[in-house]
Amino acid sequence: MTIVQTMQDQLKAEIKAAIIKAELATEEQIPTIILEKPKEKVHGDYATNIAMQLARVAKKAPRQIAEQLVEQLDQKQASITKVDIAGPGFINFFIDNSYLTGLIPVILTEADQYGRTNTGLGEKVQIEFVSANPTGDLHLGHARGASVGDTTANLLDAAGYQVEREFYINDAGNQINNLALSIEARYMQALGHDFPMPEDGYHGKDILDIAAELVEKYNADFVEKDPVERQAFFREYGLKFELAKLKQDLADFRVNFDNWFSETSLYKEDKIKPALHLLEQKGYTYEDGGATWFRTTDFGDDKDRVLIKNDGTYTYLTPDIAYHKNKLDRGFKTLINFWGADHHGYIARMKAAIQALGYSKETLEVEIIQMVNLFENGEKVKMSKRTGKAVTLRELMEEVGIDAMRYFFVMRSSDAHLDFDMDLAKSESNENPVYYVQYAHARICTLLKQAEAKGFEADLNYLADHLLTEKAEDLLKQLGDFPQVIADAAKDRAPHRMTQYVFDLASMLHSFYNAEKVLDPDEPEKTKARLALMQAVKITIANALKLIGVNAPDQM
RNA sequence: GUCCCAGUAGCUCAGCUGGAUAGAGCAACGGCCUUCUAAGCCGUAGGUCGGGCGUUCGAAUCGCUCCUGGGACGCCA
Repeated sequence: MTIVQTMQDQLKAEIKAAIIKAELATEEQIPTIILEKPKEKVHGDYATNIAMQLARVAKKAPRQIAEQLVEQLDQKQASITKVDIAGPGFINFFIDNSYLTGLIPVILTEADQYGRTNTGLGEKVQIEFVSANPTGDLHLGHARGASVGDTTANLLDAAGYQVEREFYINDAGNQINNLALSIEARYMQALGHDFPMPEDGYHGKDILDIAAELVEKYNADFVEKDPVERQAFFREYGLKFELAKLKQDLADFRVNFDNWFSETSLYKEDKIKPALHLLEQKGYTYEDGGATWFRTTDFGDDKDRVLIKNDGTYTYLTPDIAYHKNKLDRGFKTLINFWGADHHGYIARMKAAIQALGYSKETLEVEIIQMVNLFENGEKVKMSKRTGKAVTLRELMEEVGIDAMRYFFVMRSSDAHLDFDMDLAKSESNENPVYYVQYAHARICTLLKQAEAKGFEADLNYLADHLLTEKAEDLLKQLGDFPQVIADAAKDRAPHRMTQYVFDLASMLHSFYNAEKVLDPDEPEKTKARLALMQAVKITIANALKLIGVNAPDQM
């Protein structure tokens, strides 16, 4: 329970007591009391619309209800300094904010743990994200998925869930054959042979790199080899190469997975047939046209889906069902998958599978990451994986930097299309929100260094007397909200609220910094109190940035 | 054709469970550095929340409908 929550609960309890005392409603009739933060400061620190909600039960006008409620309210008990009734019946509370200074010792003690809560109650959640095919470079869509998935995982972890990050390696399907054939073509071409690329071949630069590596290591050894043998070798070689590259790119992007799950392992460990049998047993499958079908329409899909094609091979769906069964067998209570927008049509059948396996459809949550459009010099940069001309994650890391990418990709709610402005991300100016936030952190660091040099030390004994100015209170309130913001963002899978939060906090810091001098030799007590506040802000900004995967520099 | 996402200030976007005069940032305009980093701060201006109908004390938010943009609809993965 945080200090802010304790205060809010106290206020809610007093409101409830007042309602009963004024005989406006019985305890059972009272709806959940909602405290909201008014946008305007003249509307107090908190407001409630309970008088409007009670209008029907009490059969009175909202304003009248509000008046009777306020009359019975124990203002002292709820730390209220003033109550107003406004508008159609809002009750506005002005709180004695001295309780806020109690936040500082808590933050300084918890340090890098500040913000963590236990709201998730240790629930086991698995997050599968990126899961790009090991057939080419990671592009912008993957970068967004990586940022959003990783930050969501960080948030869930901080909110007390037990999180596992997993990458599903699609190393078993047709695309891997294509990879082998593409490498083969590039290898032969590199040695001067006229050799066609396969129709759905991969045209990326990475394939040329692999071919070059092969030529360097083996010269023309493979030219005369049996094509089947050659392709098998290239397949393994290419897969290893691509996977190593994926892992390196993601690690450099500060995204680390707990588990790399291989699709092939499902075949090797014979996990697919048992899953298939289970669906058969439960009566969800049938034969038609030489194929085996899964009756997903039983679960609201608009069409049944094929599990085994009439050539005897599986569709993509079949091992994926086995994979998700495996996840559930591992004891995860919730599975969150981050998918690109192009997989949207796949959700219904996967949810059908989850239900057919005997779980509620809410067990699987699919978060769709909408497309990223890259803009440079005000123009849209065309992307195409097929021609290999897409901008890669690696290139963007080198060009705009990791901090800006991590921040920008999480900045917008992930179900909306994102315009990524390269010039803005690169710019080291006030247009760039990443710099704005980092600058706030760096400013505090410099300030603390100066304080040390001048012999000032933070002291927690003077907080209540010196931190109740408007700007300081704004900061304190924002600091106090941090744990709740994390918990809510985690629950709602809304990582973009974290960038919003830290931006607002930075803005309040800059505002405070300009309005009030921290180091003041004439006011030693005030200086000590403010230094403590600055330390608390520094910790909170750093913790927030850490959740997003952005560095908090000491100087800029 | 069916489904999904989006449409909010000139631009990019927030807006949580329906609440008060719809908010930020950038761009525009006007101020603030002999003083802890001006990569900053303060102020001004800017809106028919795509259109319409409905639900209600109250709608950007919920429902219906239409318009516009993007995406998905395979025995591909």
